Amino acid sequence: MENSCELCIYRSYLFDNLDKKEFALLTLSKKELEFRKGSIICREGEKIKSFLYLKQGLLKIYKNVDNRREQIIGITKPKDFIGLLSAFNETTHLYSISALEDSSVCVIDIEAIKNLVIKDGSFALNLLGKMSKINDQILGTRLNINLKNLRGRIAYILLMFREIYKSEIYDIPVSRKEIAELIEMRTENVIRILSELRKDKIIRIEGKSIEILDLHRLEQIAEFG
Amino acid sequence: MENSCELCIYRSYLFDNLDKKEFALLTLSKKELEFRKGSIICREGEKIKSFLYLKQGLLKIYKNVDNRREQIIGITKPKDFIGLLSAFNETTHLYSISALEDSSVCVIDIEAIKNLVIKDGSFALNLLGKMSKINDQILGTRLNINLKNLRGRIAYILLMFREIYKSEIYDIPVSRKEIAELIEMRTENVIRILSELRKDKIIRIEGKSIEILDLHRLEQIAEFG
DNA sequence: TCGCAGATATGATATATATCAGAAATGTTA
DNA sequence: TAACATTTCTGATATATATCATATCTGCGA
Repeated sequence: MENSCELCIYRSYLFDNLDKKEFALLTLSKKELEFRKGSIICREGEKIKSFLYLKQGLLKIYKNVDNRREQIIGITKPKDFIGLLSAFNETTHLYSISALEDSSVCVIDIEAIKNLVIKDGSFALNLLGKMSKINDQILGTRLNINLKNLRGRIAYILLMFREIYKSEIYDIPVSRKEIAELIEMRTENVIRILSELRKDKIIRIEGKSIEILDLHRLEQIAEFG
Repeated sequence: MENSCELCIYRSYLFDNLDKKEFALLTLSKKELEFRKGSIICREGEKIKSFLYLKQGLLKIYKNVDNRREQIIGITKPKDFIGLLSAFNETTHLYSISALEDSSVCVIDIEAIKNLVIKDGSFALNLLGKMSKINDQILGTRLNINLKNLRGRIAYILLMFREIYKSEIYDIPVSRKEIAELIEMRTENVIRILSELRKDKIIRIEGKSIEILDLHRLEQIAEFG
């Protein structure tokens, strides 16, 4: 089967130890969907029917706080599971998810995953670990960001995208407004501080294009503000 | 066996569906420890050897940010599992835990729990749900607190303890400094705002003793600042 | 019981960040 | 292409919160 999860090169190590029969079940229970940049994958409050896995692209997880503003909880990178796995707790999505870049998402029937958990103990244990990790990461990031001043937060975000794109030069996939929503500050201040960093020759910016010129100093700022 | 988990009235529903053999294993693998107010249950960085369950009392989960300051991540209520269950991800504790009140903690060998996960699929599924819930709660609380102004945060905390003690009158189990560390503000401002709320006749305070006089207004403040 | 460290308390001031205002650049739709 | 909305940008100002200083109170060990 050309669409087999067993042969998928984007597969998470979570699925590494499944047997033939389990892979067959997984392959049957999944669909692969493409989402264009900007499109919405799911909305807060909607029923959870599937377990989502990001193959390629970049997503944002967010919550609407009022009509004009969103609170971005986190960014999902390829090979991550999506939705904080509240799948096993709540019956409705706690957060909305949308695509920051054209993305390819594996949509696996939630019942199939629950089945795997029940039948395959080591899969369950792996899943617990993976879930722990994602949650710890998101919480850790939030706590971290709140300890920093605005300069530190901007530096942190620039470094985060460096990690994602594995490069000092990249097109930032979010607007200044979205950066603000991600690190709890105001759009004007995001812009202002980016300009300051430019003037200080720490970064080069041209619209969405970012180049980190002085990595060391940026890391200092991320750490100490 | 008098110490049996099967007969424990403080037991979490997580363990409800275990069979006789599983209960026997659980009972054998657990110790029940008492911690005096102020004593430390575990320290950030220590090896995780057990799965902790709070029977009675109140704990705080925290991180040291610098020599003088702690960042309190959350408060654990009875019948909660402790340590954000990073047990399944990290091998060392991500956070420290100490007792805010005299507390009784069940310490279960982590390998016994892993064994249950592997052998008993429905236990695994339950655990995933429980874990999801705790993580969602903690993250939700953090996000929520950051949206509020200082007045709103104080109101929120006062209402949180009302929930815990199920009463409008209670002795607050944390110092003003700890309140500050829990809701990301400064000790002086905690004290100042408590005084303001007292002057406004919304609460009565006398040292650690708190009485909520105007619940409605306090709820308004918690919501809108 | 004294003396001391930490907690509580309050006022004055400093500072970081938000808010407001307006302009230029960019993208989008008719 | 024009018209409009949105994003980016910069400066001025307001405001919330942190910081500093100082005093009183409280609990605790010697």
